[in-house]
Amino acid sequence: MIAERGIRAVAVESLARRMGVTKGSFYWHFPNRNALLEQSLLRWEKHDEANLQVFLGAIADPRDRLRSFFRRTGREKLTHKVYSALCSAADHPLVEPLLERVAGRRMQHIEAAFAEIGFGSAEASHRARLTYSAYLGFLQLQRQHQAPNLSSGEFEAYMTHVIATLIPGKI
Amino acid sequence: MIAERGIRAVAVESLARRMGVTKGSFYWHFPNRNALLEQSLLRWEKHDEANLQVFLGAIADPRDRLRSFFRRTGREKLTHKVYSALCSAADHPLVEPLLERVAGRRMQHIEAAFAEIGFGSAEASHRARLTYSAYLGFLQLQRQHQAPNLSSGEFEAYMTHVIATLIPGKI
DNA sequence: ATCGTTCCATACGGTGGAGTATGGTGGAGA
DNA sequence: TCTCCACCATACTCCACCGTATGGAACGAT
Repeated sequence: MIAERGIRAVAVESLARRMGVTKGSFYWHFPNRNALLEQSLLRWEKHDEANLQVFLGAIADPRDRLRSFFRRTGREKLTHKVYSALCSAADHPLVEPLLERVAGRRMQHIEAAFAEIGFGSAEASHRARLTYSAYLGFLQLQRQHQAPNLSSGEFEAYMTHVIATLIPGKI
Repeated sequence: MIAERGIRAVAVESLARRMGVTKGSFYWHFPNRNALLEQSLLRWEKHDEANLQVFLGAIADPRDRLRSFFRRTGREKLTHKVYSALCSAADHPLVEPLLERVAGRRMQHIEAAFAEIGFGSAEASHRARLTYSAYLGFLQLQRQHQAPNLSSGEFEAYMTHVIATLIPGKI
């Protein structure tokens, strides 16, 4: 529901209807709507954290690791849709700290990769922020239907350009 | 109101209270809430379109024009806050086409500047998309309180890095 | 002075969604 | 067999909205 219609769609009654039960049942399992939302978000965070380790932690070469980060945008569409939906609700009291943690973790990973390549601390930090901003901006353009289709050649060409621009071949 | 709390805060009753009038008065001036929202958004769009012409249209050198685009992020804070709030409501039927037009116009400007520098059509298009994505991503990080303060040295250093990375000194 | 128009207030109805109060049901144990 | 409890349904209250119906007050024109 979050991926398709945002956290606003995590509504007790509509969800209960969709599941073939009623509100009464829901409020036996959860104290309130916020609790459901909190557990859902926490569940997704764990999932995302594991993904980060599995997909990027295993890649030895830092350049390949960074390239893999961009390539992942085209895959794992559900996770990206959820994240994109959460970005649209950055002002929500439960979402804001979550986004802060998730983005922080990811940027640290990226920064570490740039540091491995050989950049200094400040330079690596800037590069990580710019890299992640490019990713966030792409998600926003997708929300506005102004990003190339993920399965198109246009997308591939753009990704190649981004990788070439942001990841230095040699230092 | 949009800048501070998003279009959701553009509510008839709360606005009327804030203005010291009542709903009855509002519904004499506007047929419904959507009309107010539409006119507000249109008004902002005109303002933004004019800004684009005044600030970027006048700069002759394409490189300076692009640099000015980034520097503007630190100034005109209200316009950026409004735009950022609108990005959070990209799924709204009135906001979506607006964002499409505004982002389209801005990216065309940026693409034209890259074309002037000497890049080919496809390359200029990619560079414009990446440049605008970096801007959008920065806005998102700002919403999450993970962007450096606009008046800090950290912000200046980051901007310098972004400009150096995205705008080529020579071709 | 009267009348119509403009502008605004009061009061009401309707809707969607959160949360509560309370009654019912089926199945595991004493 | 009886009882208890986990689990679920029904039926409300409350609240924040949008929108409407209607009754004025100020004011210019005839």
